[in-house]
Amino acid sequence: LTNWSDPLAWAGQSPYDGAVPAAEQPRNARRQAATPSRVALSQAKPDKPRSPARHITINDVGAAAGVSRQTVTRAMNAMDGISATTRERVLSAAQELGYRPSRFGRGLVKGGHATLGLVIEDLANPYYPELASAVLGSATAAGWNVILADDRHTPDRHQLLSDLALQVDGVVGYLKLPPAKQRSIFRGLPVVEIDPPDPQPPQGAVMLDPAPAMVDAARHLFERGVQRPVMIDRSAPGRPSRRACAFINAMAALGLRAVPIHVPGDSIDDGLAGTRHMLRDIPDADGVMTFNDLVALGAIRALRDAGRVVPDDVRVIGIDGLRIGAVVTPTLTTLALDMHDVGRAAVDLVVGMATGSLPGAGARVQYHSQHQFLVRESA
Amino acid sequence: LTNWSDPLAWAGQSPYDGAVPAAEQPRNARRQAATPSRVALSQAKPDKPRSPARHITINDVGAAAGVSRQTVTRAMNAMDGISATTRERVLSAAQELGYRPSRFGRGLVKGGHATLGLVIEDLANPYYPELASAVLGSATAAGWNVILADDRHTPDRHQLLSDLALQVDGVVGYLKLPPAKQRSIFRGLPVVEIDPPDPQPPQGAVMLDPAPAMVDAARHLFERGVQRPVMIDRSAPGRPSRRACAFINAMAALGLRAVPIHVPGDSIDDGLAGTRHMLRDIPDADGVMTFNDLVALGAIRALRDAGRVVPDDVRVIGIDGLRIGAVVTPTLTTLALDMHDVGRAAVDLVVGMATGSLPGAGARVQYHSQHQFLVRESA
DNA sequence: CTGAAAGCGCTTACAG
DNA sequence: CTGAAAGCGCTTACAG
Repeated sequence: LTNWSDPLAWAGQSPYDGAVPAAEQPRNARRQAATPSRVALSQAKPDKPRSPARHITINDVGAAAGVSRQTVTRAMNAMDGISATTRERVLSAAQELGYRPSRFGRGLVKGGHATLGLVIEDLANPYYPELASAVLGSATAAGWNVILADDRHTPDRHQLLSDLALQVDGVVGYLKLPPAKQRSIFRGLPVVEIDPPDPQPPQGAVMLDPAPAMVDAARHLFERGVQRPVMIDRSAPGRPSRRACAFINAMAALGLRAVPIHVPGDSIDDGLAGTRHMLRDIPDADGVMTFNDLVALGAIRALRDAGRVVPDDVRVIGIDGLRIGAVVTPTLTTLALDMHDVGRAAVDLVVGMATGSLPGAGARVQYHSQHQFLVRESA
Repeated sequence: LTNWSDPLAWAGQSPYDGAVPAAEQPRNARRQAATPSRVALSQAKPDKPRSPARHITINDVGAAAGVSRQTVTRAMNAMDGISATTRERVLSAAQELGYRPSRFGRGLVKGGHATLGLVIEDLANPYYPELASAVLGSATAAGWNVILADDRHTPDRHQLLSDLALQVDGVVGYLKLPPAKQRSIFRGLPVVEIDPPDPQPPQGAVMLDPAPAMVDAARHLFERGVQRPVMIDRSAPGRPSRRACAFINAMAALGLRAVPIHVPGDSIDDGLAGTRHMLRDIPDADGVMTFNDLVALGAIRALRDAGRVVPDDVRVIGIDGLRIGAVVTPTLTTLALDMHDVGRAAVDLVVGMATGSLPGAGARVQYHSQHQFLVRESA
């Protein structure tokens, strides 16, 4: 924290102390006919309190400008029925005092934008920005704001979600909560899970089903002569993921036994590590299905490091259809999700639940989105 | 919009009609002592109005449960001083009616989380998720929510930003507004621009300066024998970008003349197109600086398509330090931004302006962040 | 053109 | 354990 170019820049640490900086003075500053001298100095600030510590209200501005608060409203919102002179006077008083209307006061009477909470795991995983982009597009079109909650940045997931529940009119995303807990945290809120772990999600859900595309992928590998298929799977050792099951089943239908290799995560590094295992344990593997595109990227790199040529020696297939797959070398064959379909469905569902055109908070409405097998260079 | 698995699923189009679905009934439903039969049927909904069209308030719940609204508050917020029986009764009445507390009413008295508006260009461009991730991390740590505004999804940027201004306590990001317009839209709000086009931004700013790292990059190219350096620059033909100027100057200091090639955008495709131009016009080019990492990725592909080997025949350098650069082949040499530094600085600045520990909305506080030259395989 | 009144939905003291 | 009163900051009619 060096190089601030403004001589007035603060000295030392960050200006907040971890406490929530109240958007507005919480209370106990009961209306007191504009005596702006009562300033909370909890933050010991010696010189020039240019920005007010006490929250400035419409009444303060009115008092300073010598008008009623109704007139302040007129000036601030560029309504008519106010003389140009008065407007000027009010506006400059507002500027002077650093007045900013409370979104709560305003929202209470005007009814603000509906707001969607989007819960994701980690914006640094390219899957989530693509999803977020799609959700954002649909939400914006519907006139909803989106608050993003990235749970990688919180020590306390439960707290994050409880807080979020208070700020929004609906929730979408990767919740990963036991059904009972989900209900209690989001009591009454419309909730739509995306790709829920539970086949019977407690509320709304967008279900992702790779099985049909998996059949196409299996046939593709089979027709190109793959004999030793492997699945690099993010899962617990004894419990293959749904994706792995779909692959194993699809290969079995063609008379081939696919071997699962378990990795703990779904990053490039997991793909790297899992593939190294594979090269050691199943050196003649010639077709690799992976848990997702990132794992596939790691697999491709590990194979190259080992001197194997993709796809000639080993064919590699990812899942998700991330854009990055079209950029790498070789380009990635994948089971592609239609992110826009997913995002639109999720938003349609919450909006429907919130507006009452769909069953509502308690119901189990679902949308099913399927992957599409997309052949590129890696397989 | 097919495959909804719930038999109750709505028929036909999306449930909203483009109008803003009011988070709460706007008004004119003046308190009327709980006559819940008055339902707005604007959305012709024949059966089972499970979700209410009229907004249910704390008074409705109180009336239904036969208690005062204070008691409803106690039950909903798990406060004590209420008998278990009453709590149960209230909770189930709330459930029955589909009651959800108004965040405006609550916020007005409790003072909700401060909220940051983050304005970016396009979440589908990997630069922005990385930035957003950093901003989100710092904002979350400071107890601020983040509303994401992706201006790619709006027909009307001006409208988007005006709306945003009403919802948040501070704004950060890529505004790209003339100073006067910026001031008028965000009247009084703390604003921090990131990498502002104007060297004299009207309010707070995080300035990004590639020049020092550019000197390192230039020397690197020079020492490896580059004779014909080229800059693929996103800019208007006559007006090279700041980045291009920095590169051209740095090469000039070493006695070499770098030739700029202008492309209209900063995507992979722009890199592709610009590099094809280069191969035609300057076939002996042997060092390419690009406007950003995406352009560099396009350049590498175009060079490979033309049979040139990177870095042996042509060295390629990007700007930004995106994660994707570590994944592609060859890995990308780049001028890397410290995204966390940028995100933290931006958040510190707005938070400081909002809490008064920094000068405030009108001031021109700035933080300077520098790129770091990062050598990988492509150069 | 301007202001007094009423109300948005909620919570916080304060009485009982 | 429960309720009547007051207030959060704003806007919308309604008078003048």
